[in-house]
Amino acid sequence: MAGIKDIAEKANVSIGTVDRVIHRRGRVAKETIERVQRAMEELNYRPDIHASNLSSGRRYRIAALIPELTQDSGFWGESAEGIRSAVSELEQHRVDIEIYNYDEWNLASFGGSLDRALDDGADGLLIAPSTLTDRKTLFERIPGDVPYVICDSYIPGTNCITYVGEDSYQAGRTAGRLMADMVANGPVVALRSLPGTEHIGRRVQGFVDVISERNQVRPLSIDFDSTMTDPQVDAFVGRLFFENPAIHGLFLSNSQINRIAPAVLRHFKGERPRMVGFDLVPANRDLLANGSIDYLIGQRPEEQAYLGIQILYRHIAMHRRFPPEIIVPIDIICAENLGNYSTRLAVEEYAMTNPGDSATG
Amino acid sequence: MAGIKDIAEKANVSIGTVDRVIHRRGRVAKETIERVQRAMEELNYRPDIHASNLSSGRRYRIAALIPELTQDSGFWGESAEGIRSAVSELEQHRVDIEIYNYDEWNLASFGGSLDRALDDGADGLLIAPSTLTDRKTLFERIPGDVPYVICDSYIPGTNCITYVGEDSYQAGRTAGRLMADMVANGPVVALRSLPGTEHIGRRVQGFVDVISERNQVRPLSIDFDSTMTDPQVDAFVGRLFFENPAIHGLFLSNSQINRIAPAVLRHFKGERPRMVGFDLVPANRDLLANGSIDYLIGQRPEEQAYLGIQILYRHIAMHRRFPPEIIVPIDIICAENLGNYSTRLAVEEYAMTNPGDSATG
DNA sequence: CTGTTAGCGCCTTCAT
DNA sequence: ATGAAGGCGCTAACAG
Repeated sequence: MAGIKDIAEKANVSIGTVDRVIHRRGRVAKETIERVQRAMEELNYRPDIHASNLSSGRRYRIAALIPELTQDSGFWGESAEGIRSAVSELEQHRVDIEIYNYDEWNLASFGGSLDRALDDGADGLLIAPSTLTDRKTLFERIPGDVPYVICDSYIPGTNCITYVGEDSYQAGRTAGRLMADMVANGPVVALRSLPGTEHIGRRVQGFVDVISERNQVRPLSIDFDSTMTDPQVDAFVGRLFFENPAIHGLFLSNSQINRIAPAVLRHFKGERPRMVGFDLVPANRDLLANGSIDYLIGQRPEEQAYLGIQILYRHIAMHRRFPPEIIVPIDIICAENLGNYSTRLAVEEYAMTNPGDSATG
Repeated sequence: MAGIKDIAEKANVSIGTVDRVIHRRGRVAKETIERVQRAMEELNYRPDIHASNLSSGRRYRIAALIPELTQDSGFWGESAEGIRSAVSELEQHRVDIEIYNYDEWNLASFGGSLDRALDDGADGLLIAPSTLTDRKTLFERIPGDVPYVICDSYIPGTNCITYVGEDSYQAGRTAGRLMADMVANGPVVALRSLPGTEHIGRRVQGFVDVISERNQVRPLSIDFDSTMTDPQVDAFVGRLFFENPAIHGLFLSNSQINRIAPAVLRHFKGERPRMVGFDLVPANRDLLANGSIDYLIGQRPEEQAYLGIQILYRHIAMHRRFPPEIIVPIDIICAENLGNYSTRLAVEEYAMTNPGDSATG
């Protein structure tokens, strides 16, 4: 494995110069830079991360900007799990990670968290923009030398180093497929929460498309206001099934199926309509386990957060480049495969005890 | 962060002695050992993996014993992908990984690969025992100081450091659930390949149980001999549907659905029976994509292999301990969510170019 | 602009 | 049984 010394030799310079080229620390003649870079390529140089980490005692700070963990039925708690996974693996690599929560309905709150993160000297940001609409302006506050990764929902036109998220349309199609298989011909209804969000709109579109392709009856598409109180939801559901008594399937386009399912169950004595929702949040997990709903679509929020942070670290510390977007798989979860889903992503999280314990060595 | 030097100071010894205690390299007075260990605990010592790796230039060798990549419709190629993922991440950590394939129907072939791996000085083994039945005796050949992880199918009574695999029964139940949702009441058939394998038996059991719980008609359970030639499979399918014309669903308990589906499609002009199989091997992926079959159950073979190797490395190099078994999630895959499944597991695999490329200083 | 040098924390050989 | 010392590959401060 070629090292910095070999490069220095091949390029007829000292290791100090090579180091300056690698880290673009300036003060090197243009011609020398090229010579060194050529040597690096020819020898296929890869820095020794151990030597590098050991030598530069510096620590990296990564800030994660996500909504309050309680919002969206606890969906953001899943993201937090992924961040914890990243912590367990990166703490050995001199990386400090901190979560800055914000109120997803409050633009100023986002701004405040962003400012705090930057004040704390974050070297990189993981940002889940969630519902904030004109959040794009906020991105302009981020200094050019602070890289960031966007996860969960996409915002066009930023210069994030990567977007990590789901393919919303395919996620909606997947929900539709399951519904179509359960309800061969009966009419179904798609409840659209957060009608404003593009992200959610694409899910509903995917769902509607598949049902239309596979079913005789076009699905109903109705807006669902998630700020309703429980009694209001109850009334909403009562009206829905009174006006459309034939409905055999119900789909909700975000994590709030746990708001609706209880009302639906109260409404039906005998066979209930089939239900498909999104996200493996605790309340939904329970509904799945006891058979109150049928399927959930998962978008791996933990994995998104974990990947985002790992990418930031590698970008910052190892100058790696990444593709502009990474699409994570869409999970289908039912009572039968629910049990094996875990939030452990990092191998380190499986480790149990202190060093020096085994008989080896 | 306390280092070896601090411990030496606190225990009134030299760093050399501390090192000997840490690595159990002997030649230290009992009383000294205790004094050092106490100091380690009090200071909550964690070795700096970077310094450690840098200093001890030693490399670790991990051998992966898996069947020929072409066997089981290419299933083991998926495992190989996971191994490649591990390579991409561990090559920076001075780990050499080599795959030793063997013929899954040939016990001697397994033994030969094992011997070669050991001869090559493997420090740890990842073993996928597959179909071999009295493989347990082979495990006795492994020297006590060579740790190993078993993946894919479990063998009781070995002293592997961890088993990484699926919950076969739940996997079967998941398949059954999907089938029951598609075929509300019609009779369905479960084809049992490799009838001898416990692993496969549990899948069939899970499938049968769910269908029995949800359907009126108990599923037929029939053995399928995967060594049949294509014409034989054709005849087998013809006979099956001639004798049971009402069958509306067909399940196969391993990756070979691609052997059967074409014959079934030839047999049916109009609506075909619903089909569920296992494993996202290339041929099955195609069947799913073009609508020839309905669902596949995935057991994440890449993740199993990746995890197994990461665990071995951490066990060998960092003396970490792991739980005796790790059960991976069961994936449900259909045409709609097929596209986003990828075999990239290591963050490193997403990285695109050489170091020193970004604008960051 | 470029070369030199002193560590980073740990491992390992060599003396004692 | 224990201590001393050199070195792993890279970083960064300093000297030219």
